[in-house]
Amino acid sequence: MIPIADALQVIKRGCHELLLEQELEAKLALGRPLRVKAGFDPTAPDLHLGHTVLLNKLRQLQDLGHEALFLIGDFTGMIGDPTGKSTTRPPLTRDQVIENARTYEQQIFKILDPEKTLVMFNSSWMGEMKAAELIGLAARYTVARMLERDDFHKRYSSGQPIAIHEFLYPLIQGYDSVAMRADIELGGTDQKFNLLVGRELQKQFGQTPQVVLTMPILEGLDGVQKMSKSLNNYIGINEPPDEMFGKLMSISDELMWRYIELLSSESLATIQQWKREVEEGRNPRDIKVRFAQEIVTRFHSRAAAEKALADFEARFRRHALPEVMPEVTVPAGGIAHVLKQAGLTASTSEALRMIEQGGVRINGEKVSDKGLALAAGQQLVIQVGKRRFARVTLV
RNA sequence: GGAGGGGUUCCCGAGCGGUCAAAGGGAGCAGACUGUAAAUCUGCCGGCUUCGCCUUCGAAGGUUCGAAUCCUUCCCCCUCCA
Repeated sequence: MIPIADALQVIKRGCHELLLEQELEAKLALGRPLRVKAGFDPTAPDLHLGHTVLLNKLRQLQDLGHEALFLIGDFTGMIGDPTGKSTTRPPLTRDQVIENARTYEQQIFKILDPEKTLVMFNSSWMGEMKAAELIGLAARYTVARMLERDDFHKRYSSGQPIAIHEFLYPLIQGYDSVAMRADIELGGTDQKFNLLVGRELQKQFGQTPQVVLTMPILEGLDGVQKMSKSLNNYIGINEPPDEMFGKLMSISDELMWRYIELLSSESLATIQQWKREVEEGRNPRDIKVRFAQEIVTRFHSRAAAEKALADFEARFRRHALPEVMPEVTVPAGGIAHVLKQAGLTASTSEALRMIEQGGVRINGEKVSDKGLALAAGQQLVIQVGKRRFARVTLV
């Protein structure tokens, strides 16, 4: 076992808040592997870099000898979405949940140590709970305290609806900690409230409350909103190397530092050094390339990262065509229809607009004729904008 | 249960009988610029068999030559009172 002070330092790196540090020290002093809980939604098995901020921390804890309890919130997921924003999700079936869990496992073990990971489902205890018990659980927390949660508070005071079941979410999440006997729970900063409910409930159930460790939320590619699949500003960990590399390169210079801070495993000293160099005139692009390669290497391989860089330079610096592009076969006809059929534009109207704006190229030649007819029997490379390409066979 | 306010295109939000595919902003997309970007500027931003036509303003009916705008019923949301 490494000294407590050193362990603490590892645990605290990059974290947003640790509640309470003394309690963590006491737990570490027990000398046994701690049970570290982290909960995930069962509906979104497409993990992205935002999730990895948390997973990396879990991994670090595993490396310190602790046990990761990877909780899939299948019960909570079956009820619906607490943010109330999106349209109510259709309830997941048992099979879907199991399927999603499998997809999770495929992805998380790119980061986590399978030997020290326990995958759990909260339906295994929540599914058994009787209505009376649930009401009993609800009795342990008050509406006023619920309204302390920032988003509830805002929605309530600005006249947005809050359904009763949304109040049950923090309670159930908190109860999960009781059922799992969690020593530590990890979550994003937006989870702080829920994590604290867990502490409260554990106390009421006679357990030592869990230590709460919150990690910063990674912004998406837009640099403003949090990275999420539904906002389509994410980089998925299963994305092909070129895609991943390109997306990382497209973030702004300012946002780049945030990503490096939260995702890179370079030492803090090195990162400071880079910042200094950029201030002194080094092209931030160089740093970004290096960082993007680190990430691609992590999820793919060194070779893939090299190749992604080479392709990227060819494509954007020298405006060459990408080596791989979708191949489609569509009926011959007017250019606008071909674009739509090939999936390069969402509608023929959009296709016409793109042509008007000079965004369409065939074999590198800009198309200016909206009525251009494409004859059958040829294969063309069609490009829309900078990013959309397809090798189109006309029949 | 009662009283009032409200539901507009991806989001916010104007419009309140014709000039409305619907102001403005955001997001998104294209072009220019660049270091790939960001910022900035320009344009686009419902669909189609695209110089014209079709479908949209919570839903369904109705009035009218003509409705997002008026009327009826219904659904949903919010606030206050009980």
